[in-house]
This record gives sequence, structure tokens and C-alpha cells, in this order.
Amino acid sequence: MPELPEVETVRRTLIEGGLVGRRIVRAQVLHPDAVRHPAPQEFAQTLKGRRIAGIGRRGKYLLLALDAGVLVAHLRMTGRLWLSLPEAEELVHTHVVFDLDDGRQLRFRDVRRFGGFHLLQDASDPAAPQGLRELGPEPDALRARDIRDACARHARLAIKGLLLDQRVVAGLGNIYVDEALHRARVHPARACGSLTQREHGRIADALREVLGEALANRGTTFLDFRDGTGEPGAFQEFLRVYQREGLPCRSCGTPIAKTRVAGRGTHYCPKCQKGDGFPSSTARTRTTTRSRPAKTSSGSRRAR
DNA sequence: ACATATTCCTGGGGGC
DNA sequence: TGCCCCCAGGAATATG
Repeated sequence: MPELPEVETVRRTLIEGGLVGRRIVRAQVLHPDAVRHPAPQEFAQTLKGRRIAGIGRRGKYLLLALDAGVLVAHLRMTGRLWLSLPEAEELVHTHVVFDLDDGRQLRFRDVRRFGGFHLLQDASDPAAPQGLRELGPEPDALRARDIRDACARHARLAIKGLLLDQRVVAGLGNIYVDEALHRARVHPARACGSLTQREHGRIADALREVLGEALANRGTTFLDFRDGTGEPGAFQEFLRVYQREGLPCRSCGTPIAKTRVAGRGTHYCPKCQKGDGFPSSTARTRTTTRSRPAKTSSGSRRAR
């Protein structure tokens, strides 16, 4: 799943591939779901002739600055955006193709169709996705004090849930939250209000460290991620907990456990990340054992 | 206002 | 071998 290091890797590889300065001679919308704003026809018409002036990023949003307007892309779970030769086979689930003035194409492919584009006048365009407008600081700029303040506002929330909230900090997803909390030696289900200042600091440090290392390895390719040239990342080789259930903790050898926190599959070391190593904390982890969401209603199963 | 559950979507994997 | 169900999860939306 593209999170901050993956989106940043796409940004850098698109720049290295020479996308900046290219003009879009045609935009083909092959599946309307991928274009969120404006309507596909206007989207394609407006983009025709636009020059790509620069490529930026905020959180998990990729921002293609045009000579007029900005094209915002979000890859969500399985989106891929890459430079391609026009004769390359068109893979299934290719939803948007931008023909460039150098004969190449910028292609967007997304198996699950969660990702897509917003074409905006500028950053303050009211059509901008709400998630982009409410985005919190980049992890680089996040200090222990920011975590402390956010924890004070959400004292009962699990720390994992807080870090996944893009309004608190931008760009984190399931992989890097699990990885950072392991490095910080904080149990993912710990209530925010129970964390110490020392732990706020460890979390801020761990986020910077793990994101930096992931970026240096061009992101994590578990299944789907590819960069702007179609290449996978390498950070999956260095993951300490994510998708390592039952494998030995790289710090202490204890088998990595998997549970569910904040509605997400959550990996952690039961020894390094104690849920109870805490004076008078009432926020004992209630969900540390491998829990099922209780199969509550039945609505989800009847959905299909 | 806040927190959690559901929804979208498809491919892959487990169970039988 | 094959079918069915479930699962993965970012973020919008719905519900508690």
C-alpha cells in the first residue's frame, strides 16, 4: 500500500524519468471511477495541452503542478502511476492514460479502483478532497510536543488510531505505524492518554527513522507497489513486525503477534511492546489477544 | 463532538 | 479440482 515513502518514491522516479516539463497532448479516461473531479470529459478537455511544471507531495497525495491548475493523485491501496512507452501492453485495470508530447505515456492503473484524480484550479479549490485540506504536518515536522497535544485531545484512543489519522500526521498507513511503534517499544493499543513524554519522543523519533530508511530503500513492495518506472521497492526485507506474525522479533526473538487495533490488522512484539508496563494505567489493553471483531451484526457478510 | 463501523473494490488464499 | 467465503485497508460516509 503506498504510504509516504512509496508516494515520495513515485514522485522522485517520475522526476528522474523526465516528466517535469512535458506537455499532456491527450488524456484518456478509460474508467470514470478514477476521475473524481471534474467530470471525466471536462477533466480530459482541461488537461489537453497542459504542461507539467513540477511534482510535489503532501502526505500520500501526489501533486502534479500544471502551467494552469494542479492534478492531484491518490494511489490508495493498489494504484500505480508510471511512465510507459505507448507500445507497452495495456495491463488490465488501466484506468487513465496521459499521452505526453515526447511520445511516452503516463499511465494510471488501479486494481481495486480506490485511487483516483482531482483536477483543481489551485490548492484552495473547494473541490479539493477533504482529506487533503485537513492534512496534518509531515512526519519530519512532527515533534514530541505535537504528539503530546494530540494525545491530550484523544486520550482514550489507541495510539495506533491516532497515528493513522491523517489530520494528526500526514502520510502514515498500516505498515509504518506498526513498524514505528515497534521501534518506539509502544504497544499499538495503548491509550493515548497513558503515554509518557518519553514515549511521545520515542514515537516521533521512530517515525522519522523508519520513514527515512524506507525511503532510502525506495519503499515497501508487499504485493502491488511499483515506482514511477515500474520497479518494486526493497524495504519489505527490513520490516520488523508487519506481515511477520509468528516469526521471531528481530530484537528479542519472541514470536511476533497479530491482533486488531483501530479496525486494522496489527503486528507487534508482545515482549518489546508491553501493554501494561505502566504505573496506574487504567487503559490496559483489552484487545491484545488475537481477537475477532466479534462478528457482531451480520451486515458485513450479508453485503455480498 | 467524538469514536467506531461500514462501504467501496478485486485478487488471493484458506477451508472443505 | 473447485467453489465459496473471507480478508487486505485508505479514506469517505454512516452510525452509535
